[in-house]
Amino acid sequence: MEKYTVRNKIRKLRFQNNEMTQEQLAEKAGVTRQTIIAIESAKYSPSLELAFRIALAFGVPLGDVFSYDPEDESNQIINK
Amino acid sequence: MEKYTVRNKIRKLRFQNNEMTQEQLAEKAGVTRQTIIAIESAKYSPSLELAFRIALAFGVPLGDVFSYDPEDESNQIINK
DNA sequence: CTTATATGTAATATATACTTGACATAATGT
DNA sequence: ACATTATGTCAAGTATATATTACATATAAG
Repeated sequence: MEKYTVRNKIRKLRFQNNEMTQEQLAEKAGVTRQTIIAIESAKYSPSLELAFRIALAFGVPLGDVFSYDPEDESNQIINK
Repeated sequence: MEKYTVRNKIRKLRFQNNEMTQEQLAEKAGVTRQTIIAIESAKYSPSLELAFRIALAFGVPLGDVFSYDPEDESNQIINK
């Protein structure tokens, strides 16, 4: 029954790679800056195609940008 | 200027893995059979989230199911 | 010949991704 | 004080993914 969520490292990658700006990434990925903002802040998750293009823009495989993880991150220590 | 396209190996994987039927895969991925048909026959490419769930259903990483390739496959031998 | 199962197609409807445009703010530089 | 650059937000519209329903076909089994 586990619930999963899509996570991304766009922000990290933007700063590692040439201090890439949102607008530059948007242009490289062929998409609007609004779209980058929305994805970066996880307002929604991109289409598979766009996910591939973003990974391409950074020159890394898709798995280095996006992951599909269980929605935990809270209850590790708290369990009694 | 290269044009890319999303390709998938769903059909192959369905037959390798337990002769999985479209409906079974749909159920595992939490989606309609129609959606599986459309993606399998590349009528459209899935959302990133669904792509992850399909890969999970097969127990393989996303890259084993979907790829982002140049739209060639035609002009290799024909170039004079 | 019928029944069941797997696959395909098509129409309409809903949800979500993506665009466009406008405006706000903080930081930096002149 | 003004201009520029990067980031963020909000609203309305367009495009595409996904759901729903219904029907068609092929195959294998009885």
